[in-house]
Amino acid sequence: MKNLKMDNIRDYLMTNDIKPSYQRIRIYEYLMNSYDHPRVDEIYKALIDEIPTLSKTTVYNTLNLFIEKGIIHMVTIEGTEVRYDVDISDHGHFKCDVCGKVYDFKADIVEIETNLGESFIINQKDLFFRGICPSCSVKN
Amino acid sequence: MKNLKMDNIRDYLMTNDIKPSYQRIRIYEYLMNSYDHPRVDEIYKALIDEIPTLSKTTVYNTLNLFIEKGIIHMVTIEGTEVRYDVDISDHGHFKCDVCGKVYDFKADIVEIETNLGESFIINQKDLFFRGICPSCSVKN
DNA sequence: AATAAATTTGTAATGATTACAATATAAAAT
DNA sequence: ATTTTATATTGTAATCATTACAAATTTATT
Repeated sequence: MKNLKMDNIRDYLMTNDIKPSYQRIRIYEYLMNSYDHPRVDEIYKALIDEIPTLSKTTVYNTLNLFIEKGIIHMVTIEGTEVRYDVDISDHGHFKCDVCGKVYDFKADIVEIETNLGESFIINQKDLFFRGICPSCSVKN
Repeated sequence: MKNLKMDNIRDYLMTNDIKPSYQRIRIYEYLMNSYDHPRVDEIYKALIDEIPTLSKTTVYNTLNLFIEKGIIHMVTIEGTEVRYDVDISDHGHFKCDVCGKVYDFKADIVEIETNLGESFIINQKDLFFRGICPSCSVKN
């Protein structure tokens, strides 16, 4: 997807009005390199070895800040499962009910026609599919 | 939307392999007559006066059973907020970020083109929009 | 170097959901 | 009709994710 190095992440955060602390850079970097829309716990566990002082509160604070500034999206397919996505371009998510993996897919969400009047101001559009992925359907 | 009476709900539940206990009938009836995609807590509070012995666990059990049997859908727009919807036809949800209300809207979700191969088995499609609703945008 | 501002951290509090065992109800068998 | 069996409901406790908050640390400013 993207391939920013440390300095570029720093610049990217600053451009978006976020002071680039070490923790923030590392959390963004991790999101950037993970393709499975990680949960808070996964992010925390992945970084705690390298940043031994890291607090889970910091992960929450940072993710909420990123969302507020619009550089990541929250992905909620099932109610109890909150995931995060650095890819804020127009795309959908598919979750496999068997293995739990979340796949990205392309879709022209912008083009979807609805009966919402023009007086509705739409800020975000999300498309979620659920089912069984190819590798799981082969196994059965 | 639908307009089933007591006896019809009973039949409807039985058709879907659900034994129609009093609690299950009343919970389904409440969902049927509410247009705002209620949360568990709202369902519980709405029924506790009429069913004083009602337990919140029963509400959870019942909703999970309904989902399992496919007669309701879980609606998750934001991670921490789980709502339920008896309307299992093809439609989208719009949530107002100001007043929090959830609106239904029509959309041809089935027609959306994606790059998911045919080997993906899709069981459910959901479309979520967020923004500001007409009555809230007028106020500002 | 001193002060102020912002960030991180750890602990405690909250709230939603589930696990589980006991009770109550309904269905089946005698 | 009574006993037995299965199913559903209930209440309490446990779990888990998230937030609140204040103290400690780091960074920026004077």
